[in-house]
Amino acid sequence: MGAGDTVDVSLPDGTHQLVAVGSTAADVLKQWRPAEFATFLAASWDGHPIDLAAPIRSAGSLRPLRFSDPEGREVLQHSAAHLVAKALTEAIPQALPTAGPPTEEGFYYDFDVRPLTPEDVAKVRELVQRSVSSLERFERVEVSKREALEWVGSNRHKQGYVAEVAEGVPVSFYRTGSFLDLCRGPHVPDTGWLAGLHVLGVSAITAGGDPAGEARQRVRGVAFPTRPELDAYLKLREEAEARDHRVVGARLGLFMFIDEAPGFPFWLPSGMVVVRELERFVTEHFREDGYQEVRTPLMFAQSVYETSGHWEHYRENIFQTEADGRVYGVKPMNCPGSMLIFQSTSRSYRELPLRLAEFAPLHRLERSGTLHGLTRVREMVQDDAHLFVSEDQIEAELTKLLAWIQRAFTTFRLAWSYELSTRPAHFLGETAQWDRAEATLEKVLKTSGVPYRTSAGEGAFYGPKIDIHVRDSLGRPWQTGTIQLDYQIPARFHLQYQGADGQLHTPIVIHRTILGTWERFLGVLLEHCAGRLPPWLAPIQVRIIPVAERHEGLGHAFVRELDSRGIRADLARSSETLSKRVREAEVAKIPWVAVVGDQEAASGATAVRTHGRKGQRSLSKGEFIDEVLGKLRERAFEP
RNA sequence: GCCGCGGUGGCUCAGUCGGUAGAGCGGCUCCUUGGUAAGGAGCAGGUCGAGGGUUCGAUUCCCUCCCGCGGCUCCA
Repeated sequence: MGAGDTVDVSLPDGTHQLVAVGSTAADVLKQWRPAEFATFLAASWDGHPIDLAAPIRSAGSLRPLRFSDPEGREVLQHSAAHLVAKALTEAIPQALPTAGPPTEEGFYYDFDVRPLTPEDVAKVRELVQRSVSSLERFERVEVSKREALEWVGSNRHKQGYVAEVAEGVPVSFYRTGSFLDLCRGPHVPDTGWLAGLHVLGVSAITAGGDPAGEARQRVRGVAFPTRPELDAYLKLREEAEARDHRVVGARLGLFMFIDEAPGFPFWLPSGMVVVRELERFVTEHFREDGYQEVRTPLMFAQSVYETSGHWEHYRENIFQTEADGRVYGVKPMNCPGSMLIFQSTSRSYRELPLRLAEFAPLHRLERSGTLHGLTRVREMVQDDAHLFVSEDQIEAELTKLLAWIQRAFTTFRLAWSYELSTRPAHFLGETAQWDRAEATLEKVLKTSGVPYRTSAGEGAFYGPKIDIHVRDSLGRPWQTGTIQLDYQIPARFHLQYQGADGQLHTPIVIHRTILGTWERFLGVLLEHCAGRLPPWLAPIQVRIIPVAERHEGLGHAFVRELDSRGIRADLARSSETLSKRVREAEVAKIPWVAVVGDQEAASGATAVRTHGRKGQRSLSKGEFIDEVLGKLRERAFEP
């Protein structure tokens, strides 16, 4: 090709440009959209991300990448990681960079280095800022594999990466100021793009997530093209911290923990009201949906878990004790108990689907470092049920469950999605059965209309599952309910029923929870609503405030009236001022405040203040009660 | 469980370069009898996470343990 050759480049709007060979992506894009060019941080060439400075040598399609494009965002995060590596190796020359990918939130970079201190972080932040101010360019350099091995020097981690590159393929490096790093790229043009880079913190990890792996130090961060965008993000994070259920729940007096029972929640009176309401929510349709509630022992001898498979696959999570020379395990799940009930008598196909619900306390010996407020505990109660079904009943049951889930999560205004988890490495049964089960789950998911993704190898050891993930109002994901198809445990317990054909068949079991556990669900919900629970869940729904002491009799009578209508009300008897008591009710996030004083004594009305709204309305007591009952009946999210 | 960082009244935090601790909020009592987010005064409340060591003396320095936080891993 001669110097004067041109190639045809197609652009996103369908136009084409004849471009001189050797022109850069930047040249083309600048000419195409001069006004917007400043928002382009990289480009996509035939679907692959490239640097803006990359030369164009053949015909193809070119598309700009902005921060708002997922690929553009990744380029920025990756460049940020690169800059952090530069800063850290400047601060600690012995540090060996390993890898630094973008993540859903931001990025991280792992280093082979001594444990990092807060001072190191401060230094890194300072050096990052220095690089940003001096507008250093990200320069791509391509060399042969042999040269690359020389360039990475004694960094054995990078040597490993170079060794993986095929012979004859050029290896790319990026140079930023004095820092040179093996990197596939692409990057933003210069460090000016990283004005909104923030180092979130450091943590020690083990290489490859393997507990026995080598120790690494992970620097985590997040980057935005500008400082104001970063500030907005940090503000959102601050807001998230203020919603922390561990703080909010303690302040509202819902639950507590003590050092002597780590991971075992205490439910305080107010919290217990919430738990009972949640329980009522998920059980009120039990009769019409054909559920029967059972309660099975808290502990079983080891042999039960050997039968179920838990001893082999889950033993490290089972609390154990010993009596009369036998080892007992505290149940981590309700399924063995339900299996034993099914097994206890001869069963007919006419009994199916047999739906056994059990809300019993479960104990799981979670590793100490994983405990987290209510969202990760060692004692929990699931809204659990086991559905014993025949193969042709599966689909209908699953469809009903998904409808239920829809109703439940809509009530809480939680956005949810499904995750289909398939056969793990450690599994029971035949692969053909697994395939069939997975296909059934997938079919039902496809017709549900709710988005789902598939996680290969993440299923339970006894069957594939659908997990429910919810996002709270700040976009953070949580796993709550789960639906698990089980062809294995029923067979291990030799469960059988007599079919219409007179033959004995093994039932299939659907393990299912809707909200998951009260503990985690409430943790998520508290963060979702910032402690402002929906009125039907609020421990106190109405606070009556008598204006002065002489109105307390009036207040008492009103409390009794509300109580008789099934509304949880209390009286703010106090020598405090009215304003102070209103404030206390607001802080306690009580949905309604009703004031009674001289005016109300005369008119029979009450002055109602609704949580979160300033001002008040004068309503007759009857009107107010109707309003409250209406909100409770429809399980409104807000008062 | 692993790595790092923490632990001071109920809560949020200050402080002690080694001489046994303070504030605000909350609680209690009294005064105030109020009209929609903090009326006033007084009082009580801490073996400074636990144990051991160094020291004349440890909340402070060292070690071990417990718990928490941030991650890793795992998971409802």
